Amino acid sequence: MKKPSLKSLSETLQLSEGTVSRALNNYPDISPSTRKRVKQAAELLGYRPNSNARRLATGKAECVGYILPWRAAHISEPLLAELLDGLSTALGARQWDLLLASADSPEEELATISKLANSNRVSGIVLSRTEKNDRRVALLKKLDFPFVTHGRTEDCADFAWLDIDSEKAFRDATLHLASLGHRRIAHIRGPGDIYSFALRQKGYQDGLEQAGLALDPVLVTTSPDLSHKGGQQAMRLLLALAQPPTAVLCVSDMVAIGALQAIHEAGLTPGRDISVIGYDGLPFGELAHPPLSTLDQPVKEAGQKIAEMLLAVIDGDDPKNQQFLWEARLNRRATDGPRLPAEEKQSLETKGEK
Amino acid sequence: MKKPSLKSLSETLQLSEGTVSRALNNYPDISPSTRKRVKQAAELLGYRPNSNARRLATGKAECVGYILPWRAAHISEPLLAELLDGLSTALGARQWDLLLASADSPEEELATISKLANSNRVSGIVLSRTEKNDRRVALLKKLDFPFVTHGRTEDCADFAWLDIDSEKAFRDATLHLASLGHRRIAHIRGPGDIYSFALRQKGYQDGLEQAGLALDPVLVTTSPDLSHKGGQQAMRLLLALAQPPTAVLCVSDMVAIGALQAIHEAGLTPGRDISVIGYDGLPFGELAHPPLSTLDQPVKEAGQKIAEMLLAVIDGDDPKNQQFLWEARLNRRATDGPRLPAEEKQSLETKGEK
DNA sequence: GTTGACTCCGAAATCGCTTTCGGTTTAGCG
DNA sequence: CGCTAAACCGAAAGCGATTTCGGAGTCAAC
Repeated sequence: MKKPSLKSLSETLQLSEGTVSRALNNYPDISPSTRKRVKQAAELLGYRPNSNARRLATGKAECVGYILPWRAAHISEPLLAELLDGLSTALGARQWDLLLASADSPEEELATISKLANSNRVSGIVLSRTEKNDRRVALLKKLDFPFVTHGRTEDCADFAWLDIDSEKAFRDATLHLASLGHRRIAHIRGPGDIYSFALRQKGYQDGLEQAGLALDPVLVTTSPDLSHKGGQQAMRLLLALAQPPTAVLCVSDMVAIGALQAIHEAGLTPGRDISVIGYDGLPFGELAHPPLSTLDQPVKEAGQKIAEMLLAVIDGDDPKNQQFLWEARLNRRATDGPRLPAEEKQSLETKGEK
Repeated sequence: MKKPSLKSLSETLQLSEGTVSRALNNYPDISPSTRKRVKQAAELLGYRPNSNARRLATGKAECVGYILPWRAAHISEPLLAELLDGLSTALGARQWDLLLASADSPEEELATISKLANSNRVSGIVLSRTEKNDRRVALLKKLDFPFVTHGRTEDCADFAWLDIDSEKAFRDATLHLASLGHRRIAHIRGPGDIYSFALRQKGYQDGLEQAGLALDPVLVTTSPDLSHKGGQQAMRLLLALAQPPTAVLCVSDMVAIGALQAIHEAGLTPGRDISVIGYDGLPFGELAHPPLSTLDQPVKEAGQKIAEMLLAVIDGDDPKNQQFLWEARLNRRATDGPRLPAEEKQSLETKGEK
């Protein structure tokens, strides 16, 4: 028993291929009785249409591509899995496929995109980690190919995107820390041109301003990467300052966890001597010592939403209708606390030194 | 300027479609000069063959599918990303695609597999988290469809797989702990039918035997899932024993990190009062307190290897030739240490209580 | 000047499915 | 009972590539 084809199926049914095809695809001009008969036979024989033939005939790929962030599999691991999960389930509900593509360099990434877009393998593309001025976005716009980005770019008025309002999140977090009495609030920002990192910094700066605090440039440092090592390194720098901060806002949870390490090294206690807030809402931040306060975001839901948005765009909806800014939620665990009054700190320090 | 097709390309070149196709695919019966001419024109016009037409004509999908472990995106996140990265890069080197498929239940997973296999969308499938007696494997064998599993099954003589020898890893780890003087070594095993979990337990038991230690059944407990919560819960049980263990081998790093939590709760210090060893080699185990000793495994490399194996099988190689057992490496960080002599422990305890 | 062996390319079939178009049947209705 | 419209299905033309087969040329050798 070989793989049944439309032809063999139609022969056993004594119907033409066209009729069988239309029956299976619920065309209205097929009588309910034959439709039922056809479907039963198909089920029985385990008939599956050859996707390639179908795609060729319809011109639709019923598949979207996700470009793996370049070299970022390592740094954004947990989020990646959740996002893929979301994308995949939302797509699966419509019987669509998810294609993964990776590239070894930004140039190759562009090549991959144009290859995907021109080869009819996918009918849409999802991008992550958008930069302020993203060449991939420019390319896709030029190609006039359906796409949705997870994250905005500076000029994002005319394409579809879903983003978390990290600017607001960081502004609010800054205000939160200020309301806890902190006056020297630092920021460890992320590396490179990722637009979201710039927005987080802006949120931080605006927050300071709203709180009536002056921005001290030495309190803003950049982690060389998104690993905990990077955060540790950056935090050490901040701690070595003449007037170290009493609170620090980190670009990501990983970086924040590295910062916690550095704080421990210095013999200080996070959440008491220095408040730390991360970003991402990684579950295992809960396992840090003490459990890391962070800004939660619903990544799996974002994945689902993005898939739905992309499907809408592919179906012809105006991308301008598909722009969503979601909010992050402050998840206070244990690393954010009131500023320690100076005298108490003094006494603690002496105690620590004895 | 529309998407160039073979037809338009052949027209501008004043050649037949067949000739152009053969030129692009390096057939020997095309003169070098015209081949060059054709390739240049194709490059110039940015011609990309329509994958669906090509796949239909050749009968090859040039694409492999990865079945997302059911509901496991949450529990094996970091590993997933690395594995996908490995798969994707190895596949990309051959210009193949990677398709992601997910399912909401084991039944649906089987349906997904047979759909994928029969629809010509992929020419091979990769499976993870194999069970002792895996229905998915049985299905794929019945369908006679190329596949490779990441992990073995009980009866795995006649298909392709790559696995880490977790049995040996746990045996060695047990012996290692025994050589550090531990005599009450516990094991927190993983839930369900995952074959590897059983092998880990077997390795543990064999290790005990080789070390001349008796197996105490109360020292083997099962974590309800692979989260840190599960590990914490399991560890609490072990600590509540009349004679608690002085060392514990955990099925995974996540579980181990939960165990560390429980140990801290009990006022004990991991690595001194109780040794803990995890499994997976997650980078962030380094961030635990103290840094978690674990059994490293090269997941990205495994992904690449699996892709290559699958390609070989698809190319007709005998799956029996594609069976590889890799080793895990003990990564001693800080949670494994010599057993504390009883008297010293006593004194520590009293000190802790004062 | 044939013959024969090579080169190199064109013609046409094929892959398996979708979809338009038109032709029978059947049913509805007066 | 006949006529028109609707209901239902068959035939055939694609979709855009690949691949087999055979036929023109070209050139050397006899």
